Amino acid sequence: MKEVIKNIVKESIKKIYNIDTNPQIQLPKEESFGDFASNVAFLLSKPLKQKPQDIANNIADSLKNMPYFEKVEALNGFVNMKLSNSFYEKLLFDFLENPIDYLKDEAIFEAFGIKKEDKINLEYVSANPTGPLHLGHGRGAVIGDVLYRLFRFFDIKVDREYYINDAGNQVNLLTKSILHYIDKDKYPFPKDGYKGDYVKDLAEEFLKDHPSKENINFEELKDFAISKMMEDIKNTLKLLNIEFDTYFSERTLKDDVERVLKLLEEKNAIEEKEGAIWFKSKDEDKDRVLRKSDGSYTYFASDIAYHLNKYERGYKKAIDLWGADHHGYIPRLKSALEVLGIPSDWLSVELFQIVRLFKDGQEVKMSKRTGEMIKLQEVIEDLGADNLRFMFLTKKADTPLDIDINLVKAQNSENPVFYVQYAYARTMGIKRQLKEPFVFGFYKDNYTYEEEEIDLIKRILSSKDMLFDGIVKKDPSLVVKLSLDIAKSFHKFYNTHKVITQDETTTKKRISLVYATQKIFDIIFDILNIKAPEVM
RNA sequence: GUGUCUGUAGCUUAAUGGAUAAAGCGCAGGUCUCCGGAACCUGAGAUUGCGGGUUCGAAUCCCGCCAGACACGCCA
Repeated sequence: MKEVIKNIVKESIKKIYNIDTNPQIQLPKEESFGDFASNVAFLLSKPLKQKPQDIANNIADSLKNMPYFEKVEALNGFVNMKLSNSFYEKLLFDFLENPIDYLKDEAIFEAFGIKKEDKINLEYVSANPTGPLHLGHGRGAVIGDVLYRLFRFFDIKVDREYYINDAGNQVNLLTKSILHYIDKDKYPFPKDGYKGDYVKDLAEEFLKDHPSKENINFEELKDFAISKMMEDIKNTLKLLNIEFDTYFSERTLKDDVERVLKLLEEKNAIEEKEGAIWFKSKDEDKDRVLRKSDGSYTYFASDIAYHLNKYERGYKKAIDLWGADHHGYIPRLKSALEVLGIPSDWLSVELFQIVRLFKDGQEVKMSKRTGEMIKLQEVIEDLGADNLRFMFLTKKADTPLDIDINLVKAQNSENPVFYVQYAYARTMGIKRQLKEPFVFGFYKDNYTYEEEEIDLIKRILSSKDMLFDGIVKKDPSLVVKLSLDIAKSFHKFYNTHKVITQDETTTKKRISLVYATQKIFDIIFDILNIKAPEVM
């Protein structure tokens, strides 16, 4: 949409001044300024040595007579454009002829800095297999999943990956904790060990197949625990309709880790001291340990190896989704990757902030059932997958999120999920009401539109820019915002105008609008991966 | 202490360096002889933490201060 306007303005400037520009098109703050505005006159002011207002006047004059615009005016140096209803109508029917084609945009590849054949790696969740998923993991999982669906919608090739930390200290610690519950006398509970009922459950389950408490094979127990935990994690993710293309095991990196150390050594980026091997960072004031004095590798070392591995698998870009508490770790990793010759914009790390749960104004921290940390699975069971998915995306990832249980269960417009789904249910209601000769679809014609109708059309058409932005900014919350915007416009339209009237032309016009609303919702719900309810 | 980030209506949040800072909740007042009122409309409410600077223009960029979160481990 913006792109269309941009090219029109660009052409016009070329005609007047014979120069190439890249005019910015923005949505004006105030409605009376029109539908689109450009500040291009300010930018041309210096090179042309003319007042912004004069330039804006010239541009406005040349745009005025075009059929796209109802009104073009130069105000305070801005060029304000109001599109004609007929132009909006044309775009609306373009959309209706083929919604998906209308929304897709080849320009996304360039905007995102890739070519069409390039593949992206999207890594998220990657929770340690040392316990069940909790609420925070859910947020990362849903953000990742919707991001994936957005990419896919625009035909960007992307693989979803889950990195399993099955090699380090933590899984050993889990195994030792289980051992303790197998034989309390023989194995003391380890320092910083894992508590919680699931550890005891793992011990009991292991004993089913291994009745003897003697001669327990540590590695066997560890494998057992990891596979059980991953099974549990996958089941929970499944409840949110989330799956992965690849589960990547840290253990398979052993050779890569050693290779990384050699490569870093060649670049003179490591140093041995106090029996350990350190990475000499240029970007940080502190050196970081890669290999501990006991000979084992740190998480940092395998993480470098893991990302090198991804890079060598041919991905043009890698996106990682991390909890915001890891933000200090980013410069370290990027710095090491740069030493290995991987450009710093290859990897982008998106952070998401913590999630808290509230009920009756009080934060809920512990599960009533078990007295432990609330498991993601419990929250899904309580609130429903669709509600939770939607709620996770009501704010930008980088903003802390509070979820109010009472709100999510409320059946009114304060509940954003309800508000949007109710709008959809209303479109279905209209569909059910239609009688001969009307059918639910669209009727192409030249109509005159009233304020609420044209507003709804604008909202629907704005989806193109909004989804585009969602990818460029890697911000899936824009999809939820879009759904709320459209729902609002639709409710207002619905409240002001009857769809089924005595007048045939008016009825056909409004059926077309309701139909368009439903079509865009179908697409949005599909990207969000939530159900579109026919009745509520 | 050092680093990163954040500070916007009473609350929760928006705002590619652009015009009179925008929504939702809350508050006050309204709207169907209604295709789903489970909805809609109107209004009041802001010195964008404080002080400087950069420029045609700053919530946004730079500097200083104040407040908060997070990170600073041979954990992951």
